[in-house]
Amino acid sequence: MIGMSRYNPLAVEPKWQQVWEAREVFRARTDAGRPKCYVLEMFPYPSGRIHIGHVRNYVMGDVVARFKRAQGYSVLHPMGWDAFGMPAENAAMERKVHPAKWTYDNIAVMKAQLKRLGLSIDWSREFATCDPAYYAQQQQLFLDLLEAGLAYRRQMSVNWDPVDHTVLANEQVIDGRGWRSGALVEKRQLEQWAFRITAFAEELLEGLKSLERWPEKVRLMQANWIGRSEGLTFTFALEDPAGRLPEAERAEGLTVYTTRPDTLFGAAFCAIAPDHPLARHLAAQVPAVAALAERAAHLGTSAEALERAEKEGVDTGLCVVHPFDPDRRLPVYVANFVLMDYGTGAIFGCPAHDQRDLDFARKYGLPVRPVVIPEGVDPAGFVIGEEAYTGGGRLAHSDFLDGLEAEAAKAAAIDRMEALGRGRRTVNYRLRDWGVSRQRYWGCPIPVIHCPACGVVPVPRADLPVLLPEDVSFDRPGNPLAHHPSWSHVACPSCGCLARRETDTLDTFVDSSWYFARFCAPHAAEPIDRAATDYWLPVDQYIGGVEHAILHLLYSRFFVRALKACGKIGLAEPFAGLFTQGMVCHATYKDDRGAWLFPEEVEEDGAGGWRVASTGAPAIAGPLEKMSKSKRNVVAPEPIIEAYGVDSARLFLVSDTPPERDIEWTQAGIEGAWRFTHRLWRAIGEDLSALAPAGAPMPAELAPEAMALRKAVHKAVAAVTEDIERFRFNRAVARLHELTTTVIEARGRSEAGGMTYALREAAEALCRLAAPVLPHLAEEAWSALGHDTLVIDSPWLVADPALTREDEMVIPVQINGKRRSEIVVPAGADEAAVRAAVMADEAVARALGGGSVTKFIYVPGRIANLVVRPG
RNA sequence: GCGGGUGUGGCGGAACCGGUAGACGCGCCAGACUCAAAAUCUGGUUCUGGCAACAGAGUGUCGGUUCGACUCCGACCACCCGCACCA
Repeated sequence: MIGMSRYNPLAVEPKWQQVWEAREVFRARTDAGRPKCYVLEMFPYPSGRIHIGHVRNYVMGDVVARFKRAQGYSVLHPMGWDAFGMPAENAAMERKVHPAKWTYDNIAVMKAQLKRLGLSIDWSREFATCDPAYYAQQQQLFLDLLEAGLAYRRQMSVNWDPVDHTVLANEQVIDGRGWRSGALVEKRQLEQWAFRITAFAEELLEGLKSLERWPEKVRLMQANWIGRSEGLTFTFALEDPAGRLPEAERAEGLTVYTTRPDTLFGAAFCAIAPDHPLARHLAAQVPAVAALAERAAHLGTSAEALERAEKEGVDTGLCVVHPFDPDRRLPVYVANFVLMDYGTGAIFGCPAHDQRDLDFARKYGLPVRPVVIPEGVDPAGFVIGEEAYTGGGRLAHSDFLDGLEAEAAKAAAIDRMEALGRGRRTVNYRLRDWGVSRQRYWGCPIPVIHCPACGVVPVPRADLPVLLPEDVSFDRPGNPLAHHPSWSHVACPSCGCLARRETDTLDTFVDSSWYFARFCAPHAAEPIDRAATDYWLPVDQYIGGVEHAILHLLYSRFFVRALKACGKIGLAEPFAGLFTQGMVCHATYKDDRGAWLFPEEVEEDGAGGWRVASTGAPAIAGPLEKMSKSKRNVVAPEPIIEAYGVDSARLFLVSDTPPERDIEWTQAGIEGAWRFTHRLWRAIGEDLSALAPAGAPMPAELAPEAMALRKAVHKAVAAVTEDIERFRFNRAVARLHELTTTVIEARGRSEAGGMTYALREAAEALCRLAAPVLPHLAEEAWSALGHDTLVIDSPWLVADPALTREDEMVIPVQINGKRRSEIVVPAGADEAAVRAAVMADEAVARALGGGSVTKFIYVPGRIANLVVRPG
């Protein structure tokens, strides 16, 4: 028997990787003659090493990229590094390594790891966002945004760490304290750079509708985040009996925003934010207001902190006049739950129809007047207890709104307010402008100069890039750029006098908001090469974790719109298709003192429990968790690859579990994948003498066994194609399993007429269908089958419809909805023929048991059902 | 609190549009090969009863629509995710 020798992935895989590289098969080329396909996985942060979770992400992208390539697409599949950010500075502080060295060392390690995965990546396009060549271009884009008014400076409320002298992100504030310093975090108003994302709020919301190939879940999350609401903005006349306000302030009145103008006649009070301008005026005179503002500034920003915080208010002594009833006065409170940066920072409270207002009213003894009455309830008898009524109904106790349905009342109230010239219909968004200033070293410098005479002056484009200084120290808290002895001292480009460079750097989300465009022409002199982006964009298939469902994806969508407004790009949406893959989880273990253990430190104790392998001490198996260093349940790719090869690891990661779900990494699973890898190898090439020579013509006569094999092959081709297209890799793998088994069985009947031809066809089909997932094995097998071409260069198979059609069909027969038998009829059989076959069936006759058939239902090609009345 | 999702054998999961529930894999059981083991191969494997043919039950729970429901409708339970003082 002339067979291929036992499959040895460790020898085979590097060989083909070298061939691919030498022939530059993954080099992306613009080709007007072919449809293009841009496949992109979210690029990694160079944290040190890749783990299996990354691998799953890239393998999914690689399966798609290889599949599309085989289908004749011109494929762009690049890779780069999201390389700016805090961890590099932390490493600098802890280990005295320069952030650049730390970052580029990590990139070198991770790139080597990725290369071993055999991904079909065009490495000639690689870049890191910390490369001066990249951030220099980003500075150009910043200036474009600045010129377009989309980048601006404003006072923003930030989390300020008074020890580290730095701004913290919300997730860096733990229990109200800085995660690194442990100092109590303050809310501070700082002059910050921001991008005007709110200018596109409506477009970003509208655009979601066009993203048909995005998960519904992500679109919903973005819509909620944008948080569009419709309502009324209007101004109360303000009275100040104690004379605490300057007359101009008082005369301006109090402007509020509400989505429930229908409940205006139920209003019991107004409340303003602690940092509302009126509150600031009052703080100087009313100590209780100052105290409340002080407490609010120190309140943590985390959800739990807000939940725990008592809702409290201070009566300001001011009051407002009810806009529709000049005789009514409402007290004005400063309340810690009113947010300055939503709406107008001031509200009116209607306790009967809002739970929070009700709680507040009960606490401060304010009246509760229901004005929206549920349908069918007597207004006189409708009393609010401990729960506010937030449903619909008809208006009562509401003057000109009485009797209207709630929605109509909203419109009527708004119309009246507009007629009075006191207010207007308003659309409001929860979305806020994107603060991009970071007081950090390891980020893209913001290319502006602050001049005492000229103000904010952009760095002239000819002077770009503004490079990060290399000689920085991290031994002081705060921003190393601000501490640098000379870097920030420059002459003003406009007047020449001594000025100061901006020392804030850009949020790293800016770096990742346009990298996909840079990949189209990574070496172009301009940030964005129009010809290249016009050809490649949008990204056809973007793949990454759901954790980026909101920020990264929303920022990128904004950036594309901003760049389009600047005339830099001609594109509506950056990512036409999005797939969010699940995480890789792994069992966790702890010792009896609760310390996490590495999986390889524990073994089964033989009694259903676990113990520490080295000491025999008891261990506890914890829950399945997302892999993380702190829980010690990470799996590194190298040992897996050394033991089983890359292809088996790739196979495991796309088998069994649907790609969007979390997958559990198990030893048994990778062993199963390894077994199948070898089984597939044997199915293709165990006995090459049983196969017709490559390119041999199809014999005129095929025995039934050979026909059956050909049909199985073509059905598998059709099924695998559809499964990969629909991201159902687990099903595609199942089809491969089936075909493999079928081929192995068919080998036992190789003497049947035409079987050598059918077996050759089947072996080649296995190679090609397996190639996206097991590319190295596929190349090796393809070559062993006598080809001097590459399987990656051979086109995807198309199933012959004549062979995917059945010529017989199996029709299950139900009696009263229970399956009792099945019949076999020719493919085209009509209802009468099916009915005759059903009635002739022995099992049916037995099951009928003398009952009479009252109805015969036949769903063509599917099922027959007899409705029977017992005899 | 608001919004969304998920729930199917011992396990991961399949089942297109309302039409044979459990494809495929893991695990387990039995057998073949072997001095033996590993590897490999073959068969079995939802549960209950039965030697079997077969019968009954069965897709989180309860109810409904239908000739027929994992699939549709109503109520509920459990778990997961996102947002959360948004006026």
